[in-house]
Amino acid sequence: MPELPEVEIRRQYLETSSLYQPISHIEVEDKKLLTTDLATLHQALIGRQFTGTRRVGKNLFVLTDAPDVIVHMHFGMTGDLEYYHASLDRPRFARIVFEFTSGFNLGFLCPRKFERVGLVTDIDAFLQRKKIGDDGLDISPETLSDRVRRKKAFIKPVLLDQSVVAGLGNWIVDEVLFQAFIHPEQRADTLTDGQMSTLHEAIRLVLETAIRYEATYRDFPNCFLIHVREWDDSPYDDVEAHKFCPRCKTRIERSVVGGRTTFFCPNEQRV
DNA sequence: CTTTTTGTTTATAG
DNA sequence: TCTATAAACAAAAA
Repeated sequence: MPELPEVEIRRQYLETSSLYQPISHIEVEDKKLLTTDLATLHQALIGRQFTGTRRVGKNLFVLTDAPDVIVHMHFGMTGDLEYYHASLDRPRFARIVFEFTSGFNLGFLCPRKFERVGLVTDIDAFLQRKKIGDDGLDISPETLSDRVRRKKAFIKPVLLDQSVVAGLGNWIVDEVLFQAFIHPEQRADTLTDGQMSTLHEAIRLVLETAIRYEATYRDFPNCFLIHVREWDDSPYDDVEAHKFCPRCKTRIERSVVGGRTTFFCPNEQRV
């Protein structure tokens, strides 16, 4: 799940639950999840407190009371956070646990082990090294246009490229292109000025809507394409009704673009 | 049992 | 250097 809005929700969650409590221990079930070796992690963090957070795209940085000790978290496809008290309440898949002297714990849930946690000393240097571009909520229309138009590939894989704009994942790109009436296989360098400006607005619309509804898909407005994905498996839901374009009622097409499952309206999104 | 998956990185070929 | 594609990573759910 974790694309930009989900990571933003997790950032807010960590910020309201886990700041200003000294860390007494860190439990690590699988060292593959760490990008920093365990001994270094312990040495840097035991006795420290989390003091703040920063998010760029899908990356969450947790600041501590030492300026050059910053925890980087990436949630992969299914990562999550859960703050809990008794160790009996330890959630399933909490493979990394930050234990606080208060007796509370912050669990980093990794059902699929695609998630990563490690130390960073300088956020900007890290972003530069990993080629993370401007955050989807911060990018200017000019920067977006420059970066997109330099590519000849299909617009969908270009928007998934974190160096072009950071934070968009598979479903958000589909939603953005649907809201902007752009076909996922239109070449990035052929977008008109009008399309670029619509695209920029659509990115803001989708990200802000997702954050407002705390990334709970079934609560999104009916005019969103997301509902065709049927992640909401409520028995009361008429699944068939979600397979049509919410605007023109054409049957939504499912294909593969850039190796990823893609949904779009063949009537309103044309190459 | 098979298929699918919201992400990223790497290899490979053109 | 750029683009396109596939594979690998690992596990759970349907």
